[in-house]
Amino acid sequence: MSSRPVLQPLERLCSLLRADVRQRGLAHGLQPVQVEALCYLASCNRYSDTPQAVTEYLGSTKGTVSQTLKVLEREGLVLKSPDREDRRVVRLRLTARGRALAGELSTPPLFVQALGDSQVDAELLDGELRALLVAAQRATGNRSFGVCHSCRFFRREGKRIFRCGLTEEPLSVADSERICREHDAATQAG
Amino acid sequence: MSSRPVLQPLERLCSLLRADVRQRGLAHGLQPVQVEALCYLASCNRYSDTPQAVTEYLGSTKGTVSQTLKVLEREGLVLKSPDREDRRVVRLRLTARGRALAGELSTPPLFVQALGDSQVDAELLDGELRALLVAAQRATGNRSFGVCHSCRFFRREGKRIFRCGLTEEPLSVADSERICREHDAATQAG
DNA sequence: ACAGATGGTATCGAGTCGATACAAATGGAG
DNA sequence: CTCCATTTGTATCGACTCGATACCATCTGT
Repeated sequence: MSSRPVLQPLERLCSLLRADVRQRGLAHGLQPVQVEALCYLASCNRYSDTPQAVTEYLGSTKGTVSQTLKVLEREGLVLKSPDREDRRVVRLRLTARGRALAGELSTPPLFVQALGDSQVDAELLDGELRALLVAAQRATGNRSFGVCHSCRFFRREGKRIFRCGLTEEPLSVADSERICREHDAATQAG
Repeated sequence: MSSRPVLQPLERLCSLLRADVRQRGLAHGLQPVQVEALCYLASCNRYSDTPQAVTEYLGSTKGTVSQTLKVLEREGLVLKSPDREDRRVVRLRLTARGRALAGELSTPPLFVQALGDSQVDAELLDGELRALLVAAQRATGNRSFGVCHSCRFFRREGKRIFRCGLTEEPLSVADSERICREHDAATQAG
């Protein structure tokens, strides 16, 4: 039996992924954290586009994230606008350039290729990793930041008509495919 | 189909792992990079205990790594000694404290628990991740840093007698279970 | 109306990291 | 043997991250 099963290859993959993101982000003058924040903003839903949500997602502090976002704003990648209902809150959205860059940076070409080259079943591996992720998030007490339609608050009211059971607001199909900070995995057996 | 299969959960697990290592390392006054270097040195073989090897392992630069190692030395966790054959080379080895700390930090308790809680088959997942890792290393042109006995240079000469086909030196059983910078995965079908 | 909680920003100091320059040792080519 | 390119490691600098602290504005509950 190899030492530290799962953990060791996971950490090595982490290192490689980070090195790759670092390199590709640097080509656009972005630090790794900034890339992560940008990619998050490109895939989060309307409940999750605030500095506070980014802070929880990155597992960082609000002060640090504030600086990160300031850079992204200065670079013309994100726009800040005050929330209408709560004027303490800032809403973040990507500019056209920001969206384009996020799309480019969110899929590391070399890893996509590696995934194809290796003989592993991507769908199977994806499922296992997500199961492990849910367990890890539960163990560490972190929010899950899952996709809306996999949340226990998600309600199906019609063929293409959904609703969030937490905010009671209607959701479009597009909404349901995005990351939500309020996401809570369905109660699982075990 | 969820967006970015495999990659998305992998990145989330990365973030959580890093946040966890950060927190536990900080309790001992160590930065994440320092923890990674320490854990590497705790599990590498005698061909791989130099600053250069650490540099390649971390995917960093020798200047940066030199600083990292200086800190670890100052903290009394690693010892430096000149190589006898090549006096440019520095050999790194852990002190008793360093070894103890590496052991403590290399197994994140919360993730081990999460791995148990989740219903995934650890051995199966481990195999898939290692396959993906090999493919990723090949794609990015990085060294594999695999365990000695899985290397194509590894030769079995007796029941418990091994030899490295690259250096032609004999290897103990303990040697064969450690990480080697010269590691090269066996030629694989496909 | 007021107190506490919440969301965000500003600033500071310790530390990372890439780049550059540099020193020491090795290994060939002549 | 001498010269020179290469390799290994260190020192230093500037841009940047990150945690901590302090601070302000706004919301919420009593």
